[in-house]
Amino acid sequence: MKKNFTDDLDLTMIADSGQCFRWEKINDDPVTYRIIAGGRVLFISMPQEGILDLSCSENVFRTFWSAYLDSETDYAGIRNTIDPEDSYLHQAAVFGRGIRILSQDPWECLISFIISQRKNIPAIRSSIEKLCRAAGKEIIPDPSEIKWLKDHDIDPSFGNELFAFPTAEEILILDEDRLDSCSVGYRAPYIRKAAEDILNGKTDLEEYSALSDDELLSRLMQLYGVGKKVASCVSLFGFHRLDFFPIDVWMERVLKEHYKNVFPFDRYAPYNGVMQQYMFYYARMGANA
DNA sequence: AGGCAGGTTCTTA
DNA sequence: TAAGAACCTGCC
Repeated sequence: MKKNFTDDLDLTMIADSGQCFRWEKINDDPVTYRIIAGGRVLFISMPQEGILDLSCSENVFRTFWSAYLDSETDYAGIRNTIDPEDSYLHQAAVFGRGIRILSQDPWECLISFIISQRKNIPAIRSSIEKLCRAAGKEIIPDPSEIKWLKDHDIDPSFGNELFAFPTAEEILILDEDRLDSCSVGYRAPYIRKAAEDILNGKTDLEEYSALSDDELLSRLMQLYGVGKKVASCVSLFGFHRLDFFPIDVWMERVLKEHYKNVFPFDRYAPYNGVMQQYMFYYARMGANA
């Protein structure tokens, strides 16, 4: 199906923004991605400005992908609140126009960002992919999705061997060496413990949706192997709390060099997380990186 | 070839 | 409460 989409949305920027690890570029012109999320696959491109071309039906878009892509949030409106005197943020937002904050699954985010610690992006992606192959259920695309690939002159084998992100139970039944073979290293006990907590009911992520931002952060930080940075990422990307502002080494440098370590959080509430994404992307991908 | 990567825990004062 | 070491592994 095709869909008008006139608010900010740049697939490449989102894929490179570091919030998601299972977007795979499968074509260059037009840029096309394969997204695996929520036990489903989606093929998506933007053949011209303002038009999305999606492999799913209208109904599936409405019931799942629309929320995943955060379709209802007005990013242009959020950008317009940026202080024009703040030249760094202003430039970052001009550069990063097109970024949206996906609404991802909390459990997948939790494990993904636990894995992310002290890893670079390619290593994170590879590790998550191995985990999905080892423990996740296979996803069989609908024939209409394979047809979409063929109609777009894309190799239909991009629809083969797709695996959903594993559930807590699926991770827990893995042998120890099977989990080790996913290159998770010293994080294996963190992952296993998180899965145990979910399974025995000690942690109920669905329940966390009802918590305030502060309470959510502190509950997530109680998990073994989850510190403030990972908990902030899970809150922002997995619980779609757009005010969270994860601070990693990149953001630490940005804050120090451009804000004397004082960012106007009050001004940008409740969208500090969106500002963080612009600055993070600009710091990493922009000219002055 | 070997340092380093989107951190967190553990140990030590 | 704070600073420093240790931690798996693969990428550049």
